[in-house]
Amino acid sequence: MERKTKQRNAILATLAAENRPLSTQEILENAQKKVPNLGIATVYRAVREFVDAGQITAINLPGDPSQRYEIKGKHHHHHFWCRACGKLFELEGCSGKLNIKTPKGFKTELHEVIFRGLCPKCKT
Amino acid sequence: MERKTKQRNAILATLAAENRPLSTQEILENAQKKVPNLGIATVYRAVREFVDAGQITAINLPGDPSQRYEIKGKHHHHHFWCRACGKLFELEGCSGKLNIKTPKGFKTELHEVIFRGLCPKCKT
DNA sequence: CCAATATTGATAATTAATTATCATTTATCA
DNA sequence: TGATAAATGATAATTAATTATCAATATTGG
Repeated sequence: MERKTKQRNAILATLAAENRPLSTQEILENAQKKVPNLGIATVYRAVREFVDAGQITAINLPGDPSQRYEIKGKHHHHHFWCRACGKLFELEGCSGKLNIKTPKGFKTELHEVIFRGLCPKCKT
Repeated sequence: MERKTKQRNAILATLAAENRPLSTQEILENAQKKVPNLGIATVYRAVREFVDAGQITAINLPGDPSQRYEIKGKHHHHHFWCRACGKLFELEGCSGKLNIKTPKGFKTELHEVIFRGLCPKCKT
């Protein structure tokens, strides 16, 4: 990643503009508004490089093999995953501690919480 | 699933004996102690049938495309996933409510929590 | 016990996300 | 501006879990 290109600018700007993790397809579709003939291979290459460079983070969901990406450096948070449209949303306010205890002997390093249900648009 | 076979008995007994979700490979290895030349295809077929029959449930983990299975009907609980050995463990005691609020307009239907870290065996 | 057929085991096929390839285009710097 | 090499876009290849295929085996009801 040695040169500035409009493709990479558009991809990073897309991620910065949305306050939720985006799939590679979502990135492609949004960034194509700025760079119409952007290809999916460039999206994959760019997100890999941004991840390596520490600028974005990959988000994985249980049962979904595709990756989503969000800007790195946000405070601790979790996500809401709409079962209808498949979009992922950011949720505020996890204290960092959950009222679930791990038994003696286990060393917890992190926790992930995923809420599932319907987003406002799909609920109506 | 119309006939009783030693293969399916061994597979279900394996899942019942462990109090944690098992991958198809773990099921295969454990059940082979009872049915030595058990094949992986039979494991896949059996778990699919047990899921359809409502006897077991598939568990998915973020970033791991392979499925794990546990006996259905347990009370609400979550899991601990060891990053070293990859084994999944059952955790007691989720109140069902977390101290994370979803914004207005979202309808939460369920939540999943995954703890990651080291299990007792891998910690030492 | 026997016939009918469900099940098994070995392995080929599938599937979907991601990565590699390569000719063409483009950013950068002298 | 022009040379150089990085980046792009189209698409082929890869990868790993799961499913399908099919001949051989085993269960079950009579």
